Amino acid sequence: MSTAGRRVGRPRASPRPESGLSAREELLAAASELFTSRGYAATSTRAVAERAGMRQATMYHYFAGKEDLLAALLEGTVTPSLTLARGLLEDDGAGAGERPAPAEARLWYLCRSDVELLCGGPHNLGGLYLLPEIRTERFADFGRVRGELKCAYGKLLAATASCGSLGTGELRLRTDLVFGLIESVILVHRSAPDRSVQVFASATADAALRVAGVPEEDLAAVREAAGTLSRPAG
Amino acid sequence: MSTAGRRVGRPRASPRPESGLSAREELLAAASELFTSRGYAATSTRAVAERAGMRQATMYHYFAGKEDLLAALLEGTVTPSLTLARGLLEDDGAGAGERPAPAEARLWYLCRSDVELLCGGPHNLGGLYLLPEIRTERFADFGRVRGELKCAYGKLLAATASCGSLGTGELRLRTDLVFGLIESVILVHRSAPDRSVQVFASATADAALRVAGVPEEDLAAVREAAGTLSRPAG
DNA sequence: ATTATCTATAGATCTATAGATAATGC
DNA sequence: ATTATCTATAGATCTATAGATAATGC
Repeated sequence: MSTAGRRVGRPRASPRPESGLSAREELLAAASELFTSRGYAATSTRAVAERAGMRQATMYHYFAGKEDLLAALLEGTVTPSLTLARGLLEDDGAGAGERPAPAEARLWYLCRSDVELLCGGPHNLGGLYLLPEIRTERFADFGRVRGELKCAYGKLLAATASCGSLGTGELRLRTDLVFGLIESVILVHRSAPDRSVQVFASATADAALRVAGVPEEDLAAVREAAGTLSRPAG
Repeated sequence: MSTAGRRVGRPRASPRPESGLSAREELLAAASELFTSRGYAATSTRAVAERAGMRQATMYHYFAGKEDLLAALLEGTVTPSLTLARGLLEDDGAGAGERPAPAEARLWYLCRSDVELLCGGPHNLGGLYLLPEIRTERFADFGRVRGELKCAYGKLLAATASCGSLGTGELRLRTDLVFGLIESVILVHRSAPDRSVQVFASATADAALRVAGVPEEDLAAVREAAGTLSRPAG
């Protein structure tokens, strides 16, 4: 079992943590914690490396620098959402021959999943979205993926009954508001971290549909329809 | 007119900017721009001072350090909102002997004002709310003021018809969602900075009422009632 | 031979302070 | 005398690289 004694390379100065993670994963976990709790710029490469149980210089064996760590973390948070959103747009969650699920239900499902993803991790990774650093060229990829996700929200919204007749500018505004609400969970979750993520994610999805203009009395049906959705193929 | 030649103190090495602001205000403006565009930790005291047209050390004549600059900026953004919110809670915007304005209209008014305040400035100051640094003891004052503002949102919400019957936990959740939506304008505004702040602020206030559960068909009346509200006495 | 790590350090910051200086005010 | 500024700098970082070292693998 103990593979601990069979490691290649010079042994570490301090004992390797028992998390079972690889060195690379350990670095990502450390960065995630420190970037979210102390801030990106305020976190030194030394702090990250040492929390991961290695010396500062060793980090460079795995990542070219601090920016690389950040890029890896950001892409990890947004890619799964986008995969889901694409799935919900193509295949509409119905089995072959079944009636496609209504856009409202698919939107609710996407919202809830997104919130769970943003709040479910051990740290509040979503907060990193706000870093001024990510407007840099280095993070253009992340920006594109996030833009595509927002676009998916827009398409689902356009397919709802309440937004179907909106003009382009109006629809754009609604999309921004809904997307903003979803990303605001970053803030909200921070202010009440003890609340159940399940409950919170469902409530936020409800709120998103209210912003979309879905009447209060239809919400229960939407939730139920969303419940029957299976995770669509990416 | 030109008071420029009558200044006390050693002259500056580089010419004083023509903004007409005092040195202190100039520093705040510079910090506001740099903190929001490059990030707080990534901005050096030298960068702030030089943008304000003075040498790095001179900044210390006006502020004890970078944290003092940040604290001054934060308090400037949240204090006016709180003053307004208090006014809306006590006096209800009605003149003597008039019918008090309904809670829905006061909430709408507060939301719109808040959004205008957060997005109206030259820079996106609200983005600073997310800095990990502000969880520090140094910024406890700001946190308290912001908490009080959220509490005011909660009281207005509790007084609406749609939230009046909610339990404590439910109401808390709604408050968090509405407050989150309002603060999310920070993000939304960043993604579409060209949109008219007026339009955007009204649309966000609408969205907040939708989250509160106000039926679509009542929104127009609420907007109109809010329009008759005068800025209440602080 | 390959790998993962180490130690050491150059070079580039950045903050905060000490103390000088050049105006105005009286 | 007071004020607002300056110059200079000590001391504390922090990043990234160079090069040594101690394991395993073959």
